[in-house]
Amino acid sequence: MSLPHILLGLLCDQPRTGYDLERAMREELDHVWRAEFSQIYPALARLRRAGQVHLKVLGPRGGPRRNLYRVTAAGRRELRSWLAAPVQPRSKDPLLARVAFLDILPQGERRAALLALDRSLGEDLRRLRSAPAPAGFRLEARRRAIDRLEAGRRWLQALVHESAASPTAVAAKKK
Amino acid sequence: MSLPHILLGLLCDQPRTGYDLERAMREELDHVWRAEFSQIYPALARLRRAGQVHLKVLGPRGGPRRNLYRVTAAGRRELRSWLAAPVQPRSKDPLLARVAFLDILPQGERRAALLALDRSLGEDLRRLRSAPAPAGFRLEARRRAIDRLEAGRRWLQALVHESAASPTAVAAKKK
DNA sequence: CGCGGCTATATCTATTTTTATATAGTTCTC
DNA sequence: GAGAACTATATAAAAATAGATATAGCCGCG
Repeated sequence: MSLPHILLGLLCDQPRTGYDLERAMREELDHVWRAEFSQIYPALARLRRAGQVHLKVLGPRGGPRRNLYRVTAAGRRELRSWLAAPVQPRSKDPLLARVAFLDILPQGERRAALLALDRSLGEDLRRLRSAPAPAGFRLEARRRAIDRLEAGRRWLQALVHESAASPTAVAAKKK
Repeated sequence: MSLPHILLGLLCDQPRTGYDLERAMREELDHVWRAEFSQIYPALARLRRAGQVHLKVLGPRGGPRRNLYRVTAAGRRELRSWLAAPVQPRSKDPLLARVAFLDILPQGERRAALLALDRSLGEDLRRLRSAPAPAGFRLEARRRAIDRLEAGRRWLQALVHESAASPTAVAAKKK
């Protein structure tokens, strides 16, 4: 329910094409919001019908024709009201989901599973860190995404140590 | 793509009905994975067709008839292979998305927006903390969800202080 | 005795998201 | 000059998710 607002937000920077928007999301908003072209183009068409963006068709310059979108005043209003709206807690987390069911593995396999999860977080972190840094609050959001991944790794590593210390430690401790 | 695995995981504890599964998710897996009945019942039917759960229809006892599901050996195998599979990084975060576009608000309104976000995280946290504590790795997952929310609040509060200290501090600092 | 709340299953619709595919010109590289 | 990569838009099909509604018996409360 947020993609249109993300697009409006990016268009507040400057007018862009659908293609530009995809790249901006990928480069500046990794871990904040990502979408495929197949979602972006229809979303832009809907925003246009809602009068929140304005379309200008540019003649083909270096390739096919381009559709350039810019935010309208109505679009800015919509974006502001979204910023003030409450966030619904996100209720799905693939990492926590994996860990939550590790009890069903025999103790010997848990360590390997935790390490595999840690590795994939590590790769993710490397990708995020190597991306070009945006500015303003977008930079703050990226920092927070990185911090969260690092905290996730620390957590996984603590679980590895606990399950190594005593096979049933995790199940036993009730702290 | 994980709901069937969550259901298999819960059914490894004990056989349950669709209704029980919804409650178990709500009570034990809040912030890990949640789903509506409209998703759970069809998912159970698919798992059954795939031979990963076995259905036993119980006669009506205290209400309508109940469909009790139990995991099969094939279901356990499927769950184990899912536990070993890599997690794809989640690319959508409503909180980070809100914050990422705070730049478009005038400085005077940013503080209020940040505080509103903080409040909704606070409510969320209270709900999570008051829930009954599960055991084993499920407890670890719940702890991590709580830690993450607390870290989110600390982050928001830091942003509040920064933007109070100097209106353009956030945009200016390049640390 | 009626009312609300709980247990329980199920469907319908709509929206969101993902994955795959098609087209086509341009620019860069070997 | 061939092929790869980039710019650019778009649709089809499938899957996942959300939200609402329907049914119906049971239980406890006042």
